[in-house]
Amino acid sequence: MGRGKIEIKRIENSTNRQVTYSKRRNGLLKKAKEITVLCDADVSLVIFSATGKMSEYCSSSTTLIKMLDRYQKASGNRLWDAKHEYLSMEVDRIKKENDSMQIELRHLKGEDLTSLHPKELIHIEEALENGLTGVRDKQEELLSILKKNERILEEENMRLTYMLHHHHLAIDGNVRDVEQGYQQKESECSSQMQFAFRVQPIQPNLQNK
Amino acid sequence: MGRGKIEIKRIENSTNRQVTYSKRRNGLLKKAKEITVLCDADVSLVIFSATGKMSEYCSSSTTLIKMLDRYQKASGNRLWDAKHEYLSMEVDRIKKENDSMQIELRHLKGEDLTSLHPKELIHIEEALENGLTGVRDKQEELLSILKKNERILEEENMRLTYMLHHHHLAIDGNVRDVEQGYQQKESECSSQMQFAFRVQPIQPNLQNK
DNA sequence: AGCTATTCATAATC
DNA sequence: TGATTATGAATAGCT
Repeated sequence: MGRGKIEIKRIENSTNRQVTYSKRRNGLLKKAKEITVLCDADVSLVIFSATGKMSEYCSSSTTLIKMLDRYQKASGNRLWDAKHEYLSMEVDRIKKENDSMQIELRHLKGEDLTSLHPKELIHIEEALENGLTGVRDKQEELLSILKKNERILEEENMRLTYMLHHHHLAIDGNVRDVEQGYQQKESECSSQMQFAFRVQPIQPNLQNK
Repeated sequence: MGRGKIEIKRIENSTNRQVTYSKRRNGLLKKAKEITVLCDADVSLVIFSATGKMSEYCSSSTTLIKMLDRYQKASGNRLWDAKHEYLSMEVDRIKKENDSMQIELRHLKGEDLTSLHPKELIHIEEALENGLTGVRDKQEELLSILKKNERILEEENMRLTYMLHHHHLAIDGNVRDVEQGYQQKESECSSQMQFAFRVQPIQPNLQNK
């Protein structure tokens, strides 16, 4: 029912797959509705796309809960217990994962080593050395940023001190003198300012985490 | 789609209704299967006929239970009792524990350090150093045990070689000669034994865990 | 999103 | 029931 016959197997082109999904999902939902109306049936339909998006339909005369109740009675499957079992297994599974990570952590912290083989010890040692290398690299990186910040602040400091010095001169000395010599002083200043300016690529890294 | 167009409303003739139900149910199940195969979708479909007969389909990659689990997460609806909520919370709790351990492990392995503060880095560094100390202590301990074993085995080796040597003498030579020359031969032997000792450091490491 | 050429599902009938 | 077939629906491939 289309321009060409298609085999019922996974559509490899993902765009086509998505489009076909969309169309067929609508078709499926429509047919589910139709059968409930035409034939007095009760239908519960839950669809997840490959991308995890859910669509659902449940006939108006019932609810999913009631459907599940009927399902349990009809099939004999105890969904309730099965659900319980599934969760229990999930807990077990994750706890195991937990335990193995806990052991690994202990080992990396130098604990509970007695039962280990020499090869395992070497493996752990290597992991620790690699970790240490990584951590120290990061520390050096941070340190260099801090040093850079320090240098910038010192230069800023110098500049401010210089400006303050000239302000003092302006206040203490003769105002006219200052006014007369302003051009000269400014040029004096600007040469030093340029220096400060050049060496001052302000880094907002101070807040860097 | 049939010999004539039909309105989508309840089919009054019960025979027709039953027949149509049967046909359309099959169609619905077929289309549900097709969309799962074609589009990588997960589908759960439960149908009750007007007479209460159940049909169901669930995509092969999943189970009704899992579908309902996903349904709950996607819809926010609570399908299960509080007694199961406990287990869900347990799963969540352990998953969180899992995640934090995973992060700790990554950090100890020198990964994902970018977001850390200097103090945290120092903390990790200390942990790694402690771990390294622990591991190396254990390695030294093992090494000394191995050396001790080696020494014991070498001594045993020496003893056996010595005995073997005398057996040969006893077999090849005159027994009396051997008895008479015992003192002298032993001292001769010991000088040879020292050689053997140097060139033959038997390693019992093979069986070591 | 729309538009058709096709294939498919199925209502009526046997 | 089950099979057949004419017909309307669904939809695959294109824009």
